[in-house]
Amino acid sequence: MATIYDIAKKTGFSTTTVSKALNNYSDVSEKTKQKILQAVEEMGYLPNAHAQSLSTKKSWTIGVMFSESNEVGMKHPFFSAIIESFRKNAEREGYDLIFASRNLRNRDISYLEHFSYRAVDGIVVICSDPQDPQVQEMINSTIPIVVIDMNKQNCSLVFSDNIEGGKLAVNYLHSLGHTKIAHIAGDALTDAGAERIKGFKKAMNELNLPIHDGYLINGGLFSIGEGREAMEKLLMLDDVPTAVFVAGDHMAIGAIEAIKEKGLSVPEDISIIGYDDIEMAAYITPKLTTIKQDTDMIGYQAAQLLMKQIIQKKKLITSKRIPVELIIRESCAQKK
Amino acid sequence: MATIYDIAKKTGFSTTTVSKALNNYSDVSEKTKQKILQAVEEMGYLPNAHAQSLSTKKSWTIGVMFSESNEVGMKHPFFSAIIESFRKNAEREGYDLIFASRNLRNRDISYLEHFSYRAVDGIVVICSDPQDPQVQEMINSTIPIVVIDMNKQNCSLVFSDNIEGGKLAVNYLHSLGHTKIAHIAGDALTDAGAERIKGFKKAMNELNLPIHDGYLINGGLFSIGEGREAMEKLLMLDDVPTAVFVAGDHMAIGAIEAIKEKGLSVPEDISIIGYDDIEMAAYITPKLTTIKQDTDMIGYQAAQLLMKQIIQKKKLITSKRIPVELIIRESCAQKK
DNA sequence: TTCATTAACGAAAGCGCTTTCGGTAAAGAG
DNA sequence: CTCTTTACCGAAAGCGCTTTCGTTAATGAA
Repeated sequence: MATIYDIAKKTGFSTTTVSKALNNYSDVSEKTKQKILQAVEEMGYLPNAHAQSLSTKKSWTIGVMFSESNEVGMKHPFFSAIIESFRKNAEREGYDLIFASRNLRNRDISYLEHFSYRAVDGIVVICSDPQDPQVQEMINSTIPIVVIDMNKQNCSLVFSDNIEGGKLAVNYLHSLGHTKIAHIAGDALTDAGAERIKGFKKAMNELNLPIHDGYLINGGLFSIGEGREAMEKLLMLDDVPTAVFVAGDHMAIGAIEAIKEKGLSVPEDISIIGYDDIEMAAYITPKLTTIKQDTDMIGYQAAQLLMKQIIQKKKLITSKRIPVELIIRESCAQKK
Repeated sequence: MATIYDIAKKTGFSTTTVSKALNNYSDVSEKTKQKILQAVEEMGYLPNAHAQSLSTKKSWTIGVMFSESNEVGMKHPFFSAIIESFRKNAEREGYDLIFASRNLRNRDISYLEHFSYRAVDGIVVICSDPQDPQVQEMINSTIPIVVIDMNKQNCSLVFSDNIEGGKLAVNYLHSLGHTKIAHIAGDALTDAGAERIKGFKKAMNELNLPIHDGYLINGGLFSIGEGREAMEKLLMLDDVPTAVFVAGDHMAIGAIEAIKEKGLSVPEDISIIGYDDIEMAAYITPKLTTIKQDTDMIGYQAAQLLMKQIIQKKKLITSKRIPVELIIRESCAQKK
């Protein structure tokens, strides 16, 4: 690979001047700049990112940390949609994403250490566990960071309006005539889970609807299996709900399965409304009515927030609450 | 951040010795090594990846290039599953993944240029278009590379056994009594599409089954919409097939939708078998019978192949054909 | 004509690490 | 007791780039 020295030799200028020409310094004449640029072209010169970073202390990289809690990594459709949006926006500004492994040549180190080692300019984390010590360590570090899907950390945050989402779901169900509404919740240890519960309770309260015993049930970490189990418990109740708000689409799919296995049908016997609007939601039977999270916007805002911190060279404590939207499909029906 | 100089100063040794101690050189006594390691611990020293790479010419990073053809990027469930598996395996050896943006500080450059700039140790590409000039450029470069989902390039390749997959599908359909079997194909410009067509034809031939006019139809680039359109054409035929092998799960979902809209049902009227086994396949109605691609194995083999090249410091021309598997669910039925 | 600006360029140090090559002291061989 | 090994350590150069600060020449002002 050609270096800046080669360009210098070829053009007769110093490396200083070459560097300046490439970085648009004002103290290099237009004429020499053109000569240098031409040499660059001819020799196919490209700067070396490592050398550049070493000397400027800026790497033009952003570290991304995925929650590994359920071992899905970037297979998770909701998370990967956000990251994809984030990537597009960061890319526009010239940043590359780096997915760090935890193991630095077989010495197990923390994510923060790894990101420090790589000298990333910023970090984006998508992790549902607000207590995760790894996440806390990063939040407390000096590296700019934005965390997605949590809502009370001492750092920049981007999250959906989960309370509103919960209310939206309940109100919609109520508008269809339902009063016996249950909630298969996401684990309350996750912020998203807790907020949706809050929205559920609030809406029920405002509508003067009682929450029957057993109608608020923990569905764990949003998996299909857990959704199914929760629904099975609901079905064993003496007084089965006529509608259930499920805190995640995967769980909703599990719930629907449980209902079908019981010989009942959705939405005729029980209405189901999910949360997220993953791709699959539009294609299962019945097509899932759900609360759509705006992954494009979440990724966009996260990128903006992170880059703002990088530019200002200081951590900002900002929160962005992203609106959600009710998507009506076929899994909810008028109460009979 | 503490540097190697700080450690040197603190321990009284030279930076040379510190570096050697950290890299397990044999010419440093156990005693001084311990002292140095202790200082490292106390000061929380971490090496600087950029300085390291600059000096060793090895960055411990792997560049990943995603096909952008249909603008889904890492949202694509099949691709992201492969990358997730790849990541896990590369991580074990200490490599980080970097998703490069095409724009180097707003100067549009090629992927190859970008990866050269980042000095990645290797490249993995998942791209369905074998003609893509960007991909060709990378294949012809000196950087180790492995491409997934193509099968005749001058480089290391990992791909599913698509011919066998096609045969598997047809044979299964035939075993259910079907003879009027159609194929909604992936674009023949993609290797995967072409091979599945080959498998389809071969199997039909071996079974002495004729391929009726219009029974081999191009479904384009594997999207739901294209699958639907293709199926609609099939349904307009005078002699509608009783079973169709669809070259991708997304297309299969579209096909099923088209059939339902026509007032027919799957599998009672028409049997559908897909390809990929994406997560959704198990949850749509009817649950999709499909040919499963082993994404874990593909990712694993790709990682192995790439790291082998990196270690041997030379490009290898190897092909790994990964077996596929028939997953029987509910979208195919005995011919009536 | 002289002095102060301004424009254009380069020397050199620095970023943090690795690696070659020598050097010294201790140990072993004869 | 001398000579060769061996063990251990360090000086210094190099990786490719940026940036400060100085220098020189050309320009404008007076």
